[in-house]
Amino acid sequence: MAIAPPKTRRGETSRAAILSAALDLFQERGYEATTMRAIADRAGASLGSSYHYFPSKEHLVLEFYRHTHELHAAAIAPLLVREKDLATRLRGTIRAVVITCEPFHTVAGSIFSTVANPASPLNPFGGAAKPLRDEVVDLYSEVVRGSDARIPADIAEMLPLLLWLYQMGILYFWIFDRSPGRLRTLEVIDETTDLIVRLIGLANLPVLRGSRKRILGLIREIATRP
Amino acid sequence: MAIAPPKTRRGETSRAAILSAALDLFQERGYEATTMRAIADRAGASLGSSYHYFPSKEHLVLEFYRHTHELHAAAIAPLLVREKDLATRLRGTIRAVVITCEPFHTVAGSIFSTVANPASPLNPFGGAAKPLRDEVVDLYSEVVRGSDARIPADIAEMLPLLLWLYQMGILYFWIFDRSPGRLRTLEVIDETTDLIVRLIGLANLPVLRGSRKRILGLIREIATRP
DNA sequence: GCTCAGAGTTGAACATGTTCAAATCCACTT
DNA sequence: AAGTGGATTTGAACATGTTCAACTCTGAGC
Repeated sequence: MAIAPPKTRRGETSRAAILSAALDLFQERGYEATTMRAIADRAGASLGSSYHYFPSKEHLVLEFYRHTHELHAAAIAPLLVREKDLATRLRGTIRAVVITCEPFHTVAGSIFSTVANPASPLNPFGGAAKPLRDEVVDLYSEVVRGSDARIPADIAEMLPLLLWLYQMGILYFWIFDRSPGRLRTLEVIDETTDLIVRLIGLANLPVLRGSRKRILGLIREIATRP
Repeated sequence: MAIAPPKTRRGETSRAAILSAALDLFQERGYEATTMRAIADRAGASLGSSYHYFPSKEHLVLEFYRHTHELHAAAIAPLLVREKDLATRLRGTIRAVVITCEPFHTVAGSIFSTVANPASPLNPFGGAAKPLRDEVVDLYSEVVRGSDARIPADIAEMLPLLLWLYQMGILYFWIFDRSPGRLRTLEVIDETTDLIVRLIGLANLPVLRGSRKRILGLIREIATRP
């Protein structure tokens, strides 16, 4: 099931050409409109060769994901070094997600639905995509850890995972967003990141202790059980 | 785009046979494993005939959805008449969802991902599936309205939509649930319905007024704008 | 009973993701 | 130089969703 790594220099070249052709075409024409034959053609390879390196069209999408994740991580690195305010860090991180993904807006819909399929190897809730998901969750750990916000331990434990989920929600909203410059998404990001930080602050209220414990317990239970 | 209605009795018979064959096969073999040719075969029709009544395989899923929705609505009707406690009504309604859908558990994953695709006519956020979504939201309006809970007007306005979203979340969890008797899902339902009702109660706390207004305003904004 | 327009039916043809057995290449050994 | 084994490449073949032009059926009007 894993992607077969090339064993020779020639193989590396082929694999790279196929992947690069796929990324280009996905971006140019969208996921569905890009055929495996077109990918092979542009890469100067044959159809069978593509399948030698990537078990399926979906696996090419996984690489696509990895690619945008790396762009995103690089884009926010300076922010995470410089800024200490949690709301600002969070807002900047999520804004960077949609800005990074903007060139792929037309592709995003079908990719999202491909990935949402539990039967897909790309499903982030348990498949070949798990390592990549962990990387994203780690990134949100860093967003939280590097801030000067004082967050109760039980919340801090679960927050990165919740923020990853939140990012998925924002991306799904963004997919539907037809507003010029994707302004609505940016507005929603500003409002929700602010709200999230505010709610974290409120979670210490004595009246909310009980519900907070229950909610976090539930999330932990769901996240950690196989 | 709409499904062509049959104009003659013969047409009605054909359409019904095709739909019934599709529902059976989806349930027996799952969505992907069911081919349009197999549907046509079992219905005693030809491939082309199937496409005469249903523009695509996905549109057959829409009917499948309508079918389970009707089962669900019928299943909870007595509860909604008899019971007044909101938590109980909610718990019963959501439990009935997963119980009604249980025979289709193997199909559910691929259907869910098909439906999640924004490009799909079945996407509940704006396509051919809108009327059906509205029916489900109405059902949750009834769950809320028929209860003896006193709910602030601004929350009551948005609650049915949120409960519909909540139902989607539970269904997605249920798709992954491999526990015997789907017990984990039922546990999560019990815990979350109770939490939801409790949180509604807490929403009147003065400290939460501000956030509550902002959250509801945001949801309203998102839900009502095109 | 005949005609005919429109509804319904048909299956071949097409596009595309995927599989696979055979052919080819190449670095290394002898 | 010849041989060898694994890596790589190839394209035909297959399965399946979808399209479409041609065909058949049916019932209303005469």
